[in-house]
Amino acid sequence: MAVTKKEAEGGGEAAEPPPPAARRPGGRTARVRDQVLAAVGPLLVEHGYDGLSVDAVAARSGVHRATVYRRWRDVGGLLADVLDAAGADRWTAPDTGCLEGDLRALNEEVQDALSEESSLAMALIAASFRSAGAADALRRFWEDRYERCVDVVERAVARGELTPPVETRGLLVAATAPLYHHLVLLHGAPDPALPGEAARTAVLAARAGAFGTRSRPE
Amino acid sequence: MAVTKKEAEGGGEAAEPPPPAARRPGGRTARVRDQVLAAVGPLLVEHGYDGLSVDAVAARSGVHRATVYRRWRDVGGLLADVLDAAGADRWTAPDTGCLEGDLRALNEEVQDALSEESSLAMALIAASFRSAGAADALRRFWEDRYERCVDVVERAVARGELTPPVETRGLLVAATAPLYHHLVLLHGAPDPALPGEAARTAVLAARAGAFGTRSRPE
DNA sequence: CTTTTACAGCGACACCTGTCGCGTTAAGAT
DNA sequence: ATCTTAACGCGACAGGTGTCGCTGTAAAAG
Repeated sequence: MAVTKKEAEGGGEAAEPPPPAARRPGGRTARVRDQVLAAVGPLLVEHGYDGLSVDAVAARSGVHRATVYRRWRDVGGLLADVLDAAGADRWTAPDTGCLEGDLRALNEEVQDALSEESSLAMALIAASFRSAGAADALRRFWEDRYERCVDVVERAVARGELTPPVETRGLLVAATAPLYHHLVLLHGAPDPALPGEAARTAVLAARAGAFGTRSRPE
Repeated sequence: MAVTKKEAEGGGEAAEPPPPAARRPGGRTARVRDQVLAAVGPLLVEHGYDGLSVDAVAARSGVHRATVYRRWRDVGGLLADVLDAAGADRWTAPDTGCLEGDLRALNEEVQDALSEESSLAMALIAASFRSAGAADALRRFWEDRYERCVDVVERAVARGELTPPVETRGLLVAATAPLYHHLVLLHGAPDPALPGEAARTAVLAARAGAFGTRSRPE
C-alpha cells in the first residue's frame, strides 16, 4: 500500500530499490498505464480541467475506477504522470543571438503554453493546489526547465552581455514571473507585448547589477 | 434566478438597479449573510481550504445548504464575499522613506499573507481556478491594491528617485511577481531574503529605464 | 511448467457537490 | 394592519470522490 502510494507519487516507471525484487512494471501493468494516460489528453481538451474526473478517465480508458485511484490517487496524479511521460523530451532553450531575444522567445513559449484552450500547464497549476502529486510534478518540471535555461545566461556571458557571477535562477524568474502573474494569478488575456516587456525589464535589471553581476559601464 | 446568480457573483449588498424596487437586503437576509460569513473563517483555519465545504459552512452557520448554494454558488463565492466584506478596510501602502524600502515592506506583507497556515489569500487563489466568483474577487482585490500603491511611486518621483513618466503597474508587478512565483506556483517555503531581492531588482530596473522612465544618470 | 504474488476487476460504502420543486416565513410596500 | 413576494427551510435527486474488502488474473521467479 505504501509502495503503491510511492509509485503514484513518483508517477514514473523506473528506479524502485526499496523491495529487493518485487515490482512488476511489464505487460498488463504497462498496458493499463498507457490506456489511462492516453485517455487524459483528449478528455482535457474536450471538457477542460473541471470536466476531467477520475471516473471519466477510467470509463474512457476501459480501466476500473479503483485501479486509477490506487495508482494515481487523484486527477493531479494523472496530470503529473502525463507531464512526466511527455516531459522527457529534448526541449532546449531558444537561441536568438542576444539575451533579450532569448528571454522574449522563452516568454512567448510560456504565454502560448498557458493561453491555449484546455492547457495542460494551466490544468497542472490548478491541480497543484489540491494534489501533492501535481505540485511535485510542477516543481520538478520547472526545476528541469531552469536547468536547461542556464545555457541562455552562459551564452550571454560568453557574448559579453553580462559579467559573471550571474545568479541565473533569479534572472530567469524575474524575466518570466510577470507573465505568470498576469496569466495565472489574474487570469488575464494573453498580451502580445508582455513577453518582450518582461524580457527587457529583466535584462535592464541584470545589466544594472541585479543578480550578482557588476554593472557593465557602457 | 439570473438575479440570484448576479447577486452571488457580486457578493455584496448594495447597488441592484435591474428590478425597480424588489431586492430585500434587510433583517433576516442580512442575518443569514453574517452567520454564513462568520462560519467561513474559523472553518478555513481549522480544516484548511480543502476542508472548506459548502456543507460544513451551512452546518456551522445553521443556514440550510440550499440557501448557501443559492446565494454564493460555491466555496469560491463564499471566499469572495469574505474578501469583499473584509477588504473594505483602509489599508495603505507602507511609507519607509525610500522606494526600495516601500517595495520590500510591501513584499514582506505579501509573503506573510501567503505564508500563514490556511491563508485566506492562498485559498482564494486556489479557488479562483474553479470559481468565477473567486477569480473576479481576486482581480478586483489586486486592482484595488495596485490603485492604492500608486502613492509609493508618486512619492519616489517626488523624492527624485524616479523620473516620470513611470508605468506604475509594470513596476509594481515586477517587484512582487517573483514572490508569487515562488510561493504560489512553486509552493515554496517563505524565503526571508526574497522580498528584499525582488524589491532591489525592480528598483534597479526602474532606474535603468524600464517602465518608461528615462535613466537618471548619477 | 509450476508457484508466488503484484496488480487489476468488481461492487459497496460514506461523503461532498450542485440542482430542483414545494411549502413557509417574514421584509417591505400599501 | 394587511398584502405581496423575496428569500429561506426542507427533502430528494443525480452525479463525482475516495476507500474498502474481496475475488480473479497474469507477470515474474523457480
